[in-house]
Amino acid sequence: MSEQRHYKSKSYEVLIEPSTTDAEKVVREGLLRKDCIVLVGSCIVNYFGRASSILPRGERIVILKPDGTVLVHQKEKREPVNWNPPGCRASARAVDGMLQITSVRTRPSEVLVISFDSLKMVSRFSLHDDEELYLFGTESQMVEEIVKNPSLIEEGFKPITKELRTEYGMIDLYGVDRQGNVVVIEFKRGRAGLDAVSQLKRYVDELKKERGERVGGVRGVLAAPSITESALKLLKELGLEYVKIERRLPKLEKA
Amino acid sequence: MSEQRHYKSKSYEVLIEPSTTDAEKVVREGLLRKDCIVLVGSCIVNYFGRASSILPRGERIVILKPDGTVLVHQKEKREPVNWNPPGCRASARAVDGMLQITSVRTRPSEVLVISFDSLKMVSRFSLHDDEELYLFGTESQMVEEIVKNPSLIEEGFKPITKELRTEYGMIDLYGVDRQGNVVVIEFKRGRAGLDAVSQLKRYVDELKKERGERVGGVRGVLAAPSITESALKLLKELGLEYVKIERRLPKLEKA
DNA sequence: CAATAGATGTCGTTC
DNA sequence: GAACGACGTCTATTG
Repeated sequence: MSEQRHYKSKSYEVLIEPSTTDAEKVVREGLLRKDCIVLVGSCIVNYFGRASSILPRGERIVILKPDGTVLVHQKEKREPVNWNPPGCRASARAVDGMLQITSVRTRPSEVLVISFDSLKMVSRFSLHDDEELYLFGTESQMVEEIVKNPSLIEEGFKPITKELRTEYGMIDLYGVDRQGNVVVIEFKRGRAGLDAVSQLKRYVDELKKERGERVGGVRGVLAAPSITESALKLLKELGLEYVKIERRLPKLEKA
Repeated sequence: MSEQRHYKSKSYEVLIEPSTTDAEKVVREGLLRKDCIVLVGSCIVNYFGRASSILPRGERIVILKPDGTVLVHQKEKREPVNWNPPGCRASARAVDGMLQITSVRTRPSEVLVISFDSLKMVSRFSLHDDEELYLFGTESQMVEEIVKNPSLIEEGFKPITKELRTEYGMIDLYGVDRQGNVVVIEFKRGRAGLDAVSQLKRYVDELKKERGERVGGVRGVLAAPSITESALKLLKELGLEYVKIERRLPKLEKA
């Protein structure tokens, strides 16, 4: 239990229940230094841009990142209630006893204004972090697996092109079957739904149109670990096929 | 500049550069009290579930929310590099001089482990916030506008059903035109792309199939503020129509 | 609980 | 910068 409400070191600064003007100083310092800034307090939030919103007064956590990102988090949900993405410009000013943080985006034009009437904490941190996430189990890795082991689709399938661009979209994997038919494969890393079927249909139709009446047909294959009932029904009505592909994850290495 | 590194009040607690065991205490206290917990420090993060990932050592901001949400934020990007959604169960333990936070999800089974080797700050806050976001400019509001003012689609259009469920998906707005044709409208709040066209095509095909060879045809209309070139081309090839609908936002009230 | 589709989606990639 | 599609998407809604 302490009266001390100000902690400062070379790489960070923390203020407990700061005055508006002290808070303004720390936020501005953090913006200048390209720190990550964390605020906790009572605020209202207004947004105007692609849509518009009003968030009445309540206590939230606000994060400002050096890349221009702004996040306003309520006490629930994974998603920020309001935000601005990387590339925005933030500024802070003390006005009418409030700390007002404004973030501006250009193209599309958007403005986010956070007005704090009271703050429990204001802090800034110089974070160093050169590491990136290593992620396993993505769709593109599924495609790789099939290219290495095409018989998982069917005996005799020969992959030709990954990420084939057509006029109406990108085909995940394009190849031929034993009979010389063209095979279009759409992958889904999770359960495939109606949208996946529509997507596949679009590619198959496009390829049929492009190829015209050549020797051999065009088959459409949806490759996924599972598929919804109605998606499977639609798929069959459209003359398309489903191939069950189990997703395999590598063991997590001890780090 | 102070030696004191601990601040505690009724509704929150902040520790600066705490020991692992002190940090553990505060995090556990915060979990018990259903506080929002904010940690800043050096950590590695492992995730295993629908996919898996490894994030090597670096300094990040971690938030634990009382609904079970966990967020790990790097110094860039709007998205957390790792996370767990609401409904998960978190725990903390000091082990080998590290503070390890584990978050577990059931269905789908997922585990997130954050291992801090050093902490700049650990804090917990009891946030009260009963307010919800008021959002304007959503797709469903676009539909409302058209229901009130159907001539924005075309003279004589009569809306019948919003959110009509068919076997193969939900139609945004279903109605009839002056000639008695069925009209299926798909709305997009932003620029419409190929996916929107495929979606509309699916609904139109379904309705045609359901209706069989009745009097009057089925028209498909894509209503959006803009449309990509290839989407428009595909739309026309499929015999569908585009109607430009300007999105209108209410003026932001001063709050 | 599963399924469906929207989102101020965000993000990466390619043209 | 536009377009296209994935995402550990998340989230709301409805059967």
